[in-house]
Amino acid sequence: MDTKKELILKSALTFFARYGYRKTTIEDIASRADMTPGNIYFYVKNKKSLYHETIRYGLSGWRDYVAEKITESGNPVERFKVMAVQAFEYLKNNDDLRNIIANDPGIFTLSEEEDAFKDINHGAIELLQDVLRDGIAQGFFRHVDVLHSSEFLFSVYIMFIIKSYVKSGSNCPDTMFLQALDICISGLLNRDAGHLKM
Amino acid sequence: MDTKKELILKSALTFFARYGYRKTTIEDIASRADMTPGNIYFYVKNKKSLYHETIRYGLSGWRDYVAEKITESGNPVERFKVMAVQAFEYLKNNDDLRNIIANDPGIFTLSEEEDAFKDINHGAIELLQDVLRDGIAQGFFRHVDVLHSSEFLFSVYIMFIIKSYVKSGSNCPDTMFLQALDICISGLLNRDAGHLKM
Amino acid sequence: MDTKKELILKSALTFFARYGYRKTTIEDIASRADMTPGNIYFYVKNKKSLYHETIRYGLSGWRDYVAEKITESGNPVERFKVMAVQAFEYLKNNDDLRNIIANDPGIFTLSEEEDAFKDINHGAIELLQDVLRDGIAQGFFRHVDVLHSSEFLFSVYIMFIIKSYVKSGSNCPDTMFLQALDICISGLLNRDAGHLKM
Amino acid sequence: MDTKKELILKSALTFFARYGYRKTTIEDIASRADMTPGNIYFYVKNKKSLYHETIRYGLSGWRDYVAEKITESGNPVERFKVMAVQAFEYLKNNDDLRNIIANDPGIFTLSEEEDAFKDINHGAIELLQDVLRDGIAQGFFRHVDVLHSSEFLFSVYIMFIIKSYVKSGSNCPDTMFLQALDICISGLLNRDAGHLKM
DNA sequence: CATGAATGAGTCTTCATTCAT
DNA sequence: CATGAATGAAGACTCATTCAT
Repeated sequence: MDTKKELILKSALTFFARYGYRKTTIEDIASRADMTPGNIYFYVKNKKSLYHETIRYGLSGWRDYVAEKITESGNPVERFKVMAVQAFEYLKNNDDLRNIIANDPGIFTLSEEEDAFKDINHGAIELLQDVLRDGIAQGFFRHVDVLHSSEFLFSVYIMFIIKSYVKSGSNCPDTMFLQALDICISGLLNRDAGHLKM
Repeated sequence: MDTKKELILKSALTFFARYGYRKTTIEDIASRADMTPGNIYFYVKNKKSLYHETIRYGLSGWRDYVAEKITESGNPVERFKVMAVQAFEYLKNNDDLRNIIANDPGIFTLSEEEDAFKDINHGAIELLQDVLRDGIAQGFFRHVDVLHSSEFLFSVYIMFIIKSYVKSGSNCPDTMFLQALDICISGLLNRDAGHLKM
Repeated sequence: MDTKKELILKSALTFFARYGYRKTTIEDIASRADMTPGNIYFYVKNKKSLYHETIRYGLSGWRDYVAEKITESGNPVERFKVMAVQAFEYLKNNDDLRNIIANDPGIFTLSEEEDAFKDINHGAIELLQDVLRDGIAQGFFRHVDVLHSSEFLFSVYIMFIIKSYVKSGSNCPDTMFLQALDICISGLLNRDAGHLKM
Repeated sequence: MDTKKELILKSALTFFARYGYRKTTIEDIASRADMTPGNIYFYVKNKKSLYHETIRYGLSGWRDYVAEKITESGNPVERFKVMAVQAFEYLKNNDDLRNIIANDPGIFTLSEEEDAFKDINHGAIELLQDVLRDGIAQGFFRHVDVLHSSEFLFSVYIMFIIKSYVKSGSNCPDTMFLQALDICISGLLNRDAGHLKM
């Protein structure tokens, strides 16, 4: 069974995702968690801090999910793809987290929000770096600057998610995603490594 | 001389950029434009609409600047680079517009904001498409899906800007930018076209 | 006619006097001034600052009244008495100011309230010092330490007011006041100055 | 060892003194007494009643201390001085009690607080009356109205303490105290009693 | 055109107090 | 005796928006 705190976090995730920070009232969150607004403050210091805890909660679940999927797969290129696709899919099925991300770019810029999620994001970037390094070592990838590239790819990735999944849905995100993945991988691949199987 | 409306728009741009939509008050904007809050409503319907007008105002300037720069340059690959670099530079020197973009991802997702800036953004994407088509036709670029690729690249582009320029400044954005550009171009290039000069 | 600000101050004086700072709500004050709570904030920054302004308003009236009365009277001893009696009487007829003083000792301790009323209180103390100096110079009073004595007498004075006038009313304040005045004057008088007429 | 109740009282004294009634929370008091807020209510009915009990607790200690000191000394004038000085010193060393008094004039006005401390204060006043009566009977003091004078002197006394000891500290309280004592005693003394030794 | 003034709706937050366990 | 958890009432403050003058 969920602890009360988790109940609050889940409720908060829903509302923050749906209405954004400002329009979400403590009462919204409380009522869905079957409490009174005042009681929320027994578990949480602030509306702001509740917001942060909520995001961390959502982000952690995402990262954990992806990390688990990656371990299973094969060569670096394959793992790169799996990572991208799985993370993409996770958000596809998790409307709330996706919406929160879409509405709060600060989550990933690690700036305005004062690195509140630095550790969690960093975990994700490290996954990327591992794959890149492996790929380069094994001759699949070009000798790109791992540090900057990983950060860049992570950013692209996030932006992609924001762009793809925001409510609109008008443009087929899947197609665009695959096209993007193709460009990025192609940009990373070692052109002279024809003998290596992708 | 600036019209009163332009005065308002400029003032609004500064404040929205600096403090975001919510924290900016009509009075902030009014006072810098040497008016009273009430008077703002003579020129503008709403706070929301003022916000939109302000963004359009900023976006237009940016797009016009880039469009002008592009016409001057050479082959598609070159033009692609110029486009990227010039747009990048423009924002580098325009703190306010950059900040607004960084804080409002909706501007480019064309969704929540209800396509409020569709036309303006579309202008930018079309520039990209022209370059891509030219590049493909002339054999510089692979036969990528122009529609999706352009949209993707535009998104990457925006995300890059957000990521690069937000206050942090810790990571050298220029280096990352060049690395990113390298990957993207490399991903677009036709591998078999060794005879073509980049 | 009263300005709106004065209306607010008067209303505030009444409520702060009757219910104290905490129990007085902005709405109380607003409603008696025929405004909405929000509108109060057009004239005043804070509840706290309104409180301060209110006290200054009340204190100024008191001090002005006493200062005016003093100019009329005769020798230093007489003036000392007049000053004491007049100030005493003023508060007797001004329930609100009296209550505020009674409930907020900080007003005169010049400390906790951060000397918010230093200037006003100082005006009152100076009146006392003038009288003391005159009295000493003319041989009516002993050579007491004017600085410390004046401050002390002022304090006694205030305490007396607090003590005498707080709602209780049980003990006859007038009698106590006269007795106290007698002791103080007697304590100031020059014993050897039998020839001087009090 | 302290009983639980005493623990609470001591904790309460500290906090009420430091932060005043309103800003002190039950939780503050409870935590320093190593309890939970709820448990406080097993020992005490109310926050208000806890406050009263706390003050009584502090006042009793003070009165007992002074009463003890007085018995030791000599003639009425001397005893008057001792009483004043000892009480003064006691508070000098007892920050908490002093602060509570300074912030709650009602403690001595015997009014608002509904005579909650009447008995305790009365004990102190009676000490004064004894001294005054003795002094008058023995010819040291003038024939002042003992009832009113004692009450007045007690008030002066309290006000003096408030005034002197509140944080400010800027003005030398000792000097002022001695000057004040001089005036009061001088005001009480029988001018014709030159033959009596002070 | 401009403005001073007014409005009202909206929300967070604090805490004394209670009570089942 | 002790506590964790819940409650409810209360109030300050902000601002977009309006409108008579």
